[in-house]
Amino acid sequence: MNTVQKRGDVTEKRSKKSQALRERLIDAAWRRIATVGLSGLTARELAAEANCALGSIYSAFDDLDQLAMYANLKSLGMLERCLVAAKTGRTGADALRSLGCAYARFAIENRLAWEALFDLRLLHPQPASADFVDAHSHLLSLITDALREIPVDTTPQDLSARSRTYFAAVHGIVSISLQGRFVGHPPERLEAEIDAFVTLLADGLAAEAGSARSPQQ
Amino acid sequence: MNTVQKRGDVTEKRSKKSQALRERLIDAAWRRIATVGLSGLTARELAAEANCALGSIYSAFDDLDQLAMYANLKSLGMLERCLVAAKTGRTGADALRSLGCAYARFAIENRLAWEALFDLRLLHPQPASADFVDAHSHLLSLITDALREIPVDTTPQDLSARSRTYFAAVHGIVSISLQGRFVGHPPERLEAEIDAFVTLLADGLAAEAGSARSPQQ
DNA sequence: CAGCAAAATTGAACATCGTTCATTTTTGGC
DNA sequence: GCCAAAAATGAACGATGTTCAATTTTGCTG
Repeated sequence: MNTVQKRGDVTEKRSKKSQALRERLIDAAWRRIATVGLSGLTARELAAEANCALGSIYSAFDDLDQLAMYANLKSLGMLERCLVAAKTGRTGADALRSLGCAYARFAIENRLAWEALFDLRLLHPQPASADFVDAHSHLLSLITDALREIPVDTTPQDLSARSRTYFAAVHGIVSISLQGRFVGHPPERLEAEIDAFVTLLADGLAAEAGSARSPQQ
Repeated sequence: MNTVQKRGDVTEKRSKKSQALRERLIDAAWRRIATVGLSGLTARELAAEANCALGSIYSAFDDLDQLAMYANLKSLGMLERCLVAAKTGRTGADALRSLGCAYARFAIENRLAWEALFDLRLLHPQPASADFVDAHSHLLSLITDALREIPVDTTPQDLSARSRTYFAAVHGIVSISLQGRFVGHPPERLEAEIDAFVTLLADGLAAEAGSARSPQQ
């Protein structure tokens, strides 16, 4: 820690190049995940696609899992843009329906990248997984905002819990359908199924709030 | 195909031994999955646990994936017994709630075996994956039966589709919570969260059926 | 019981994987 | 142009799933 900075801004130009390598690797990793799936993300093919040596991957990232996580972060950003677009101009139950269908559409249109979001298991939970949770929290706030407009009679922390529940429920429907390991819905029926499901949820919530305001028993 | 059966029942005693090996391997595979997870199912450690040679695995099964699938089939049988027990003596919404909570409990208590049910990706979709779908279909019939008792006004094929949707929704809530990659519920809140969710669903369905029978608008 | 062909078992060997690290090449201020 | 520090390189390592030639076991036969 004593002789580190004896030269001025040596690190500046260097870090630009190394940052460029990092981005090149993340992009290459994302492309491979999106085209051949997470299991197709091999170190040697990745190095070829990013035009770097095998060992350079490990000077830019701790391991392939960390790199895959950054690629997933990119997918999560794409998902967020889709969901934000689906919500603009809509409120309440209408917004919830649109969000659910947009999620299903994103999963279908970006199948492999979407699958990788849930297939990746990190051996050593990484520092950047905090970014991952942050990104997901932002998605959840889209749901929370829509729920507030229903309006449902719950405390703020209940609202947050319900947002997580409804996101997870829609995700489960999409997941079981697309993974094809269990008995799910055919992809072409998925959006309609989710639309009906979210409608049922929203109606149930509205009825709950209504009966709470006017309990006629 | 001409000289195959020139001896009487040679295959009988032989097939008994080979069947015993298959069962020994499936049991050993299940134990390893249940204790160290699907990724801990390695050929060499499996051979050690089953007291057989490395190559014997491949005379009993096509590959490790097929073996893991039979271990998963065993887990699915355990899950089915849990769910059947949870449903006995209950009907309608009460049965649905009990099923959902039992599913969450099974996932928590058999975490690694339950995760393996969804983590396994088959390279070559196997013949026995039909058994897998059959087992899942039987689980779904538990839900369908409960739904019929609500009663909800839908056609039989709609009832089947709704069963799949509700199973997938509950699975999603459990999955997101336990995998811990996204923002889910803490395990100790999971059952309560699912109970409330299933109640909401059942109430929504009952309201739907009620308003259909007496449309006072 | 001995003979023997077929079946089952074995584990060394192979290809491929993620990862490491000694060596080489590049970099940028003096 | 020099040179120390940084970056890039790819051969090598250990572990993986899978194969297969060699060996052992099996169970009927004369």
